Amino acid sequence: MVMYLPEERPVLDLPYQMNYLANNYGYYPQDCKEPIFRTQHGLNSRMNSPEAELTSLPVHVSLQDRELWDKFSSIGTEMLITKSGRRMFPSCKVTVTGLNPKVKYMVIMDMVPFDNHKYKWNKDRWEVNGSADPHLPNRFFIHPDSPAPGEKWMQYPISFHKLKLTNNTLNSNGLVVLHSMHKYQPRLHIVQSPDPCNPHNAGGYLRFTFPEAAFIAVTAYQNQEITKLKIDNNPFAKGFRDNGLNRKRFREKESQETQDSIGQAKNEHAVRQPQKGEEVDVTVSSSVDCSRTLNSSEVVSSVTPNPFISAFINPSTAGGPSPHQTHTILSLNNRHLNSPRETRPSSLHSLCAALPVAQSSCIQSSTGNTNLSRLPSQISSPLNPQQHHHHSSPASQTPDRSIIQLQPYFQTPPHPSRQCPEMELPLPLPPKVSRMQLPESALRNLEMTDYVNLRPLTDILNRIHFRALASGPSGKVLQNPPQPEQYLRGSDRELHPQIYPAVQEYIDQQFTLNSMLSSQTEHRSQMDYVSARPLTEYCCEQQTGK
DNA sequence: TCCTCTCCCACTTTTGAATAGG
DNA sequence: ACCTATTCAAAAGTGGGAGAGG
Repeated sequence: MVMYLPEERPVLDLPYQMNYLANNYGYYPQDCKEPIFRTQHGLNSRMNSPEAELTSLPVHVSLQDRELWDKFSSIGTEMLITKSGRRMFPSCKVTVTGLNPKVKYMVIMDMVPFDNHKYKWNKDRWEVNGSADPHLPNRFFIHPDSPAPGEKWMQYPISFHKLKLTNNTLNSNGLVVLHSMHKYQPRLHIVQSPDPCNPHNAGGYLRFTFPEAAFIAVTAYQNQEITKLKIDNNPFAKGFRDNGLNRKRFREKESQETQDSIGQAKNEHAVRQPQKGEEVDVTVSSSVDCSRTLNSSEVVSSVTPNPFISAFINPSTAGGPSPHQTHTILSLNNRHLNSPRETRPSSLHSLCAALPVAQSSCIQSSTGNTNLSRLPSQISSPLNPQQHHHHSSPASQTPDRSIIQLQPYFQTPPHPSRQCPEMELPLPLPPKVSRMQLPESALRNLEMTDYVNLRPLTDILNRIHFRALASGPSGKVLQNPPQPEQYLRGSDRELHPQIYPAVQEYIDQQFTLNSMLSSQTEHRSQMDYVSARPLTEYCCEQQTGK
């Protein structure tokens, strides 16, 4: 289990966590956590600001299934990408602690380049094969339960098993687009809603990279050991176990080869002795050579400021060394690698200011009131990820969107080992997210970030709402739910003015929410939401004085 | 020729509708 | 009429392999 701590946190402040981790296979790549703060002026500052509640919390993130990840990473993790999208295996599953139980957060994941190289598989290992292709604009996978109170995120491990990877840049189905033969690492974003009752508390957001979950995107598996590991651990691939002996095609082929070999043996009048390598191929175990697994002492820690964070905070300095440059823990082959090409500030910076305001209480809670008591019970990490209960449905207990701001605390239910949320709770009905709460500068940044294959932010926001609509009021999937692309496609909106029912419906439901915002923000957001104009257009009008 | 990618196949798991029984 | 358990078919997810294309 790996836990990530804020890099600002002095080491002396860690005894509790260190004691906890001492028994739990942890280390502290402290610079993996990158707190981002917002100020009232929309600028970012990276300091221990009292306004930044999220970043002042002792937020810990732990990657689950660490043993499995270690097995894969020791060989060189590969993730299949297909045109229609392929799930990750192992999937990213994290436990989060230290959030404010009352405050709503969004949890988002994306993939960032691990380095600026392209790779090729040469016989039995990966080799650098030139420079990487230009990084595709980030596609964020917003966890379906977003936004949800902190206590819900902390209640169960947060699973991103539904995240799909693709190499199809034209897809608009919420897939994460990657380049084949490029190396990526998952990055988690925890975005806090601003507090409507305390305009000085602009919230903030944290992001965590998982270098031990780095992988090379491939369209076909290159390393047979990876294939073997996947087959042995992924239930969906059970049909390929026992060397695929139970597969029809294999049986046919095996039968043919057997006959051929019999004939050949008869011809040669000799029995061929199996060679070393061939024997391994037949009897290869799922266990891997863990001697290459790096231990905590190999985690490179640097005291130099992370330029990437600075670039994030100050877009003008975008570009520069990679965030993981200071905490590279992957194979030695990668040690020399550097600098993912992230030439633009992450649009999550924008999104952090874009959250719907959905605090459960206007009373500022104590940041020390974090739910850490559950930690020991979540330490175990079964090898088979399918045995995990996926984090699900925290928002399902949210009584009603329209009273999100008023919902009280509720008690933490029994531990997931005794209660499977996915089986016992209905699917969540995430509150709809509108662009109305978003500062236009943030939105502009976010939309501009997707400069290659522009995907308006409204697509993302309405996708969340679409999920709710598709689920129907009772959580059941509707027969012909509207496609998310139907909403708020800026260029299509005049051609299809009828495609905004979700938006229109949401206006009324969000009235209470909006009333809690400043009048200026309220006016702008409702105007923008009603007209469903691309924010860039709106901003242009603002600048021209319309 | 080699490398990468796409498509289809057979297989397993998951999901949800239909049905039966209390 | 309602609830629960069971059954079953469809959908989704998996790697392998053949073949296309650069």
